[in-house]
Amino acid sequence: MLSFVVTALDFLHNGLMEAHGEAKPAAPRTARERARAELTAEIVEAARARLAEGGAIGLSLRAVARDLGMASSAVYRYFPSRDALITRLIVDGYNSLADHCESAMNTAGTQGPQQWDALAHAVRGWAKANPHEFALLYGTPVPGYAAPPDTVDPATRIVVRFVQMLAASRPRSAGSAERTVTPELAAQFDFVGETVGVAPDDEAFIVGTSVWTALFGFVGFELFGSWNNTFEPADHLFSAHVELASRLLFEV
Amino acid sequence: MLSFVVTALDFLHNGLMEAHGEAKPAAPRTARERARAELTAEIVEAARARLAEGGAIGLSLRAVARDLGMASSAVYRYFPSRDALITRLIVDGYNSLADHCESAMNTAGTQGPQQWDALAHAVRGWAKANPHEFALLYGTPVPGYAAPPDTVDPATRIVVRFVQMLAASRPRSAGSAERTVTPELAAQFDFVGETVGVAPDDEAFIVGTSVWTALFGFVGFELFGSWNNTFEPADHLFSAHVELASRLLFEV
DNA sequence: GGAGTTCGAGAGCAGTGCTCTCGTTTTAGA
DNA sequence: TCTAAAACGAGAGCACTGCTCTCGAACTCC
Repeated sequence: MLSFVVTALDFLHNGLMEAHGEAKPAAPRTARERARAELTAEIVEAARARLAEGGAIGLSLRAVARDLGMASSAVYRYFPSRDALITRLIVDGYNSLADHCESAMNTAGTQGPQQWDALAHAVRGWAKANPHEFALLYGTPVPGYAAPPDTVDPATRIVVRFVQMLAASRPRSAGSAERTVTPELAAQFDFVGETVGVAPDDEAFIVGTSVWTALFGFVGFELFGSWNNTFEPADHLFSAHVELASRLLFEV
Repeated sequence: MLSFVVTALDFLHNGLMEAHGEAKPAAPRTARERARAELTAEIVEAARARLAEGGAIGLSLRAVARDLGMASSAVYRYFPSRDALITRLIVDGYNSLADHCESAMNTAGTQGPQQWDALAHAVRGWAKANPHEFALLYGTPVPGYAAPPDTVDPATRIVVRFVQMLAASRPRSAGSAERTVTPELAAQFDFVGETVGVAPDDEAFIVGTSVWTALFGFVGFELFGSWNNTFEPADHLFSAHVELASRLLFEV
């Protein structure tokens, strides 16, 4: 179980490109390759279905094999381990969430508040539509888990977009180099900024990260039942939170 | 696995009172009762040790039994199911967290900002000291899980304290009955207020819940690795967040 | 002291992830 | 086109899990 990283990597380097198939040089040519691609997709699909109704904890490789009418050992020809299959679902989940959010932001107004509103509601909407997938992405990880490198990029897509939005509204004043945070924090902010390619203001960075944690904390509380249905439906509270965050983000 | 609620309840009504033994009429008298109480405690202790180093996913009843040198079936004399044992750990965890936070708040200054600072750092400190326990309390729940009634009270302790702190600093103005939020949200706030016995201002309630989700979202991100060590160590960012929250909470 | 309850240990069932073997199918090279 | 090599599916098997049942021993209470 803990050989997650090792076992997952060789798989990912081979069979993951079908999801976003632009980097793949050519479509599967031989019959065997065609069948392999198809069966891989079927396995993922069946696994996703099981995930949707049982959660990650109940996702059994044998059950997936049973659903597909094949021997459990045959699945191992396509995914070296259960963890590898789950990693695939994680990557797909991050991409699905990012697609959903980007689409929402692209159809919304270009102003900061509109972008933020679209993003926040998109995150919550996706999470409520795919609760188990959200739990898989942002819930309790496997102990000793280190995110496989291939999951990092998809996971980062959405936060990159958020930081870009932040920088667009509140760029760091180009003039002076004086920072308003501790040097350690400034270095961390710089690292993020360099990675993303933009540089929000220090204060905007603090507000942004705080609002980000609040957003995912909210969705987590709502989905995982930590609120004991006190705020059910939570739409009104969520809207109030989004509004408050909007003021903090954009009313300087 | 999904018979959680049913199986856990009868257990909880019987064997849970040892944790906070005030309601218990008398200490165990007969040798058998003594042995039972002792062995129950030993099982919980062994389970907690396994939880601390393997997480809830790797907490195996058989392994706990092995650690104690007893047959796995014997454990079922004390806990009707693995879920019941985990529920016990959850209840203890909530109480441990609440104890930790209350102690921190009681030794801190009585001013709102000081109370908040103590609470926030206490939550994070406890979570970092007991990451798997925190994950058990606030991470992904079992699908279809409905919090057993006996876990609700311990879970509520800490938020009650927070709401009391909120109301102490920003009580709802007694004069007029005009609310600043939607009727639905006002009703939910009222319900919380009645449960706790105090009534914070509407705006304080919004800020409070938002700050609360941000706090637990932060800790979750930090613990579950969702940040990919971008903010490691996260102390500076956390302090900045706490400070920002403090301004929102107390600078009206 | 004896009836009745509680307990610990062991076997057993169904399920899991994963490995290995074995015969079949498909591919690739001569 | 034929053949060696690679890929594949199915099945048995191992070690593990939660949980149930039975059976003899220990203990409680009358």
